[in-house]
Amino acid sequence: MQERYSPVELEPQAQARWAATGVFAATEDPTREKFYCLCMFPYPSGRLHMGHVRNYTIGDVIARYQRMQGKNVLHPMGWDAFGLPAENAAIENNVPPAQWTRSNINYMRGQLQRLGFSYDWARELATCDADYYRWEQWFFTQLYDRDLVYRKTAVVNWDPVDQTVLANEQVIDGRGWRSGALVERREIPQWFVRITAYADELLADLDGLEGWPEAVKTMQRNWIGRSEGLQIKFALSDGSGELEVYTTRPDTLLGVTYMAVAPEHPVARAAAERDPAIAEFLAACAQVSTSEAVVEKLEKRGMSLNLTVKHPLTGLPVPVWVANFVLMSYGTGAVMSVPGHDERDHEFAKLYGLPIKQVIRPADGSEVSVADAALVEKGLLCHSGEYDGLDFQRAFDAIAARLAGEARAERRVQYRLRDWLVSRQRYWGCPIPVLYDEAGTLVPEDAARLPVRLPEEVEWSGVSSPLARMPDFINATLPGSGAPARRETDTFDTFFESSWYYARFCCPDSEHAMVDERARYWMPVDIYIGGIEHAVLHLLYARFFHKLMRDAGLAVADEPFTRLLTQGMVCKETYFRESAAGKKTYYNPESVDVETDDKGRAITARLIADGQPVVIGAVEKMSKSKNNGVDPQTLIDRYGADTVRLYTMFAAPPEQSLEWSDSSVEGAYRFLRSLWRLTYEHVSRGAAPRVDVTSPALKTLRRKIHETIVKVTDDVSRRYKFNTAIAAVMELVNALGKTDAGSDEARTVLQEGLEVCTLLLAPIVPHCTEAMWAALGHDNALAVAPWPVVDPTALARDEVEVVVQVNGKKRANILLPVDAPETLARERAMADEQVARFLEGQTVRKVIVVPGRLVNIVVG
RNA sequence: GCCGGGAUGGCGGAAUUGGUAGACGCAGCGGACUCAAAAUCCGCCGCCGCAAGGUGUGGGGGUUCGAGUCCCCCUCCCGGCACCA
Repeated sequence: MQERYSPVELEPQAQARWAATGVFAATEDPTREKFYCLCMFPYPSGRLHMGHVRNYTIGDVIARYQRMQGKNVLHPMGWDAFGLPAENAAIENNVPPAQWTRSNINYMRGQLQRLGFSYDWARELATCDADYYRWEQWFFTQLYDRDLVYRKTAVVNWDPVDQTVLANEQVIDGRGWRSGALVERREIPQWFVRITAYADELLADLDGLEGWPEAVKTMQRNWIGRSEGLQIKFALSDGSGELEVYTTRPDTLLGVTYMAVAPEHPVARAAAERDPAIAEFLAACAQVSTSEAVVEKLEKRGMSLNLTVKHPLTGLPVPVWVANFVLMSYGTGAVMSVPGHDERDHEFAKLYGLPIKQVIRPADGSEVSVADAALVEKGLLCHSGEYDGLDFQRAFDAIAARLAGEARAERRVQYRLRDWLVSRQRYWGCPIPVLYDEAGTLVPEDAARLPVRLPEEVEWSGVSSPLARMPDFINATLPGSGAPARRETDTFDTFFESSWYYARFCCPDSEHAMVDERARYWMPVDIYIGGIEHAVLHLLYARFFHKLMRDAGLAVADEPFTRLLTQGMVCKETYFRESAAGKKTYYNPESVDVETDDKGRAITARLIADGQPVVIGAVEKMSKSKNNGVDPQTLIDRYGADTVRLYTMFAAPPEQSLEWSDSSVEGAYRFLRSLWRLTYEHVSRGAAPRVDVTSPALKTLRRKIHETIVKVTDDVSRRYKFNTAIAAVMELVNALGKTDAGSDEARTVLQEGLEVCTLLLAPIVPHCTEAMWAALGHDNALAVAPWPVVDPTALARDEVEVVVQVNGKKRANILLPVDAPETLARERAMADEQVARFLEGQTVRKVIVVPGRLVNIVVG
C-alpha cells in the first residue's frame, strides 16, 4: 500500500480491473434474485453536469450495494439522443445534429467511465440509432392498426420569420427567441396517441405503486384529473346551433350570468366575421404562446359577442363572451360562468360589470354575501326555485334528471388529461413511418420496410425543417403497389423514445423483437432514479407506453417501475444580461466574479471577460438554457472521482434540492485522505492479530463499529439517506483514529473497524476502498464482497443515558441500567443534584417517564 | 393562475414513531509543530449574558407534560403546467 492517497493513480487502476474482469456484466440467471437499478438516461448535451453526477452516483451506490447483497444486478446506461438542442447547435456551429450528438456521447461516456459507475456497457444504446428507433416505428404501426393513434389539428406557436414551430420554451414574452418576431398561434394537422383511453387504468394503478413518493402520485392523479359532471347544451338564441359546456357544478346552474368561450371557439370565430372589433380581439389573443402557464397568468380580457344563449332551465337569454383565459384544448372550449360561486368568473364579472347571483348558501345557516368574493364551497341551494334547500348531490341529480329528460344534458366523466400529441415539425427525431399517396390518403409504412432512416447528412439554415427540402427522403413508393408516394416529414416527440428504453435495456441486441423474453426476467425496474421535474410527463408517458406494450403482447407486466426515487434538483444562481429587446443572455457561474458582503451574501457580479456587471438572477435548476451548470470535470481532475462521489452524496439527501457550493468538497477529500492514512498506519504494523476483546473501552469501540453497520445498512437500503450514512462512518473513523494501536486487542478491533469502514463505503467510493481492501489482506473483489454482518453480542449495553427535564426543560443527563423500572428512573431523576435545585419549594404534579429516553417532572 | 414540494447557526445539513435542537462536514477563531508556509494535530464555535440562566427551527395562533415534527392562518422560495429534457 502506498503511503500517499493518490486518486489519479489508483482510480484508473481500479477501473481497468473492473473492465478486465467484467464484474458488472449482467447475465440472465433464473437461479439468482435479480435487481434492476436504473437512472434516467441523459440527453447528450456535451458535458456531464452536477445533476447527472448526483443522479448517477445515487444509482451506482444502490447498484453496488445490491451486488454486495448477492443480487444479480442490471445497471445499464444509454442516451436520450434526439432533441432540440442538437438542432440549435447545428445552426450555431454549422455541424450536423448527428455528428454533434455522437461526439457528445463519446465525450460523456468517457466522463461516466472516469467516475467509475458500474454499468454494463455492453447494453449501451442511443435512441438516434436506427436499431433502436426502428422498433418505435414498428410499434407506431401496431398502434395505428389498433386505432390508438389518430390525426387532428392542434394549435402551435408559429414563428412567421423563421417559418418554424416553436417550443414553449422558445417563446419569450410572446416573441420567437431567435427571430424576435411576434409569435402567432396556428392550427396544423398533428398526430395523437389515445392516452385518454387508458386514463382510468393509469389512475387506478397509482394506488398499487407503494414504492412511489406520495407527492408524485398526487401530481399524477391531479394531472389525469378525473371528474364527474354534466355536459350541457345551451341553445343559441338565433337558432344557429348549440353551445356545449361541461361543468362539475350543475348545482350552480341557476347562478349562470354569462357564458365564456375560447378565442379559437367556432362561435367566437363566427362572431369575428360579423364584427371587426371582435376579429381584432381574437387576433390579439392569437399572439400569445400556447403555454398554459402563460395564458393563466394573463390579465383577464374579454369581449361580448353580442349574442345570447337560452338558459336550459329558465329559458332566459344569457350573454356569450369571448375570454382570453378559456382554453380551447380543455373540454369543449366553452364554460358556463357562475360568478357567485367561482373565483375566476367572479373576477371577470367584476371587471366587466356582469351580474353576480347567489344560488348557494352555507349549510350551517350562516349569512354570506357573494358581492365581494365568490362562495366556492358546496352548500345548500337558494334563489333556485324548486331546487331551493337541496344539497350538492340532490341538486346535481335533480337537475341532471330534468335536463337529460329534455336531451339537453348528459352525465359525463371527464379527464383533464388530453391525448398525447406525438408529432413534431422538427428534423432531429425519429421519422413517423407514414406515407401519403398521390390523392393524399394516409398509408402506414410496411413493417418489412422499416426502419425509415433519418438522413444524417444535412444542410442547415435554421429556417423551416430540412426534411421538407430533401427530395430523396420525401419521394417514396407505397408498400405493395410501388406507386409514388410522399413521406411524412414530422418526427416523434422525444418522450416517445424515453417511454420504453428501460425495457429495451433487457435485450438491446434483439433483432427479432422490440422487447424479447429476457424482459420477463429483468422487468420491472426495481428502482428508477431521476429528477423530480419528471414527476408527471415522462413518468406518465412511460407508464402509459408500458401498458401499450403489454397489450401488444410484449414481455412486460402492468407497471414499469416498482420503486421511484425522485432526486431533488441541483440548483445554482443564474447570471444574465438583458438586451433592449428583452432578450436575456445567460453567463456561466465560472465566467462570473461575485463580490459578497461580510455575511457571505452576493452584492454584485461581474463578467470576468469584460469586468462589467451582470444581473444576479434567481437560484434555479442547473440547465443549459440558464447556463448555470457547474462543470464536474474540474473537480474530478483536481480531487478524483471518489471525492466528487463522496461530496455529492454527503451534501444533501437525494430527494432534497441542493444549492451547489463547491467550498466543502475539500472536506470530503480530507476525509478520504485521513481514512487512507489510518489504514496505511495500521497495515504498516504487519498482519493484525485476532484476540478476544475484554477491555471496556475497546468493547465500546466494537459496539460503535456494529452500531455503524446497523445505521448505514438502514440508511442505504431503506431510507436512501446517504448523507447520514457517510456521517456515521465519519464518526467511526474519528473514533478509530483516536484509538491507541499499542495492544493486540486494539489491533484486532482496528482491523475489524477498518474492514467495516471499507465495506460500508465501497458503494460510495469504490476506487480507494478497493485498494484499502487489498491492503487489509483480502484477495477477493470488493465490488462483489458480502456486505458486513452485525454481531448482536457486540451491540449489547447495560447502561443508557436518560434526559431529565423539569417542566419540559432539560436539566440533567443521568445513567440508568438498561431495564430500569419506572420507579427507579423517577427516583434517580429526583435525586440528581441539578434537578433537585429546580424542584426546591415546588409541588410535583406529574412525572412522565419515557423508558430509555427521558424523565419529565412537572411542577408548579 | 392551478398542482406538488420546501424554509433549522455564517454555510451544507442532522434530529427515522411528538421526547436532549444543531450529529457530521464547511467556513471562522485560538493554540501546538515549523526558519517559514503547506499539511497535520489539540481546543472553541446558535443568539443574549461575566455567570446563573434566558432564548432559539420563515411569521402569527392553537393542541400537548413536552412541538423543528401535529392542526389553522400567512409570507417567501423551488419544481411542473402538455413542443426543454
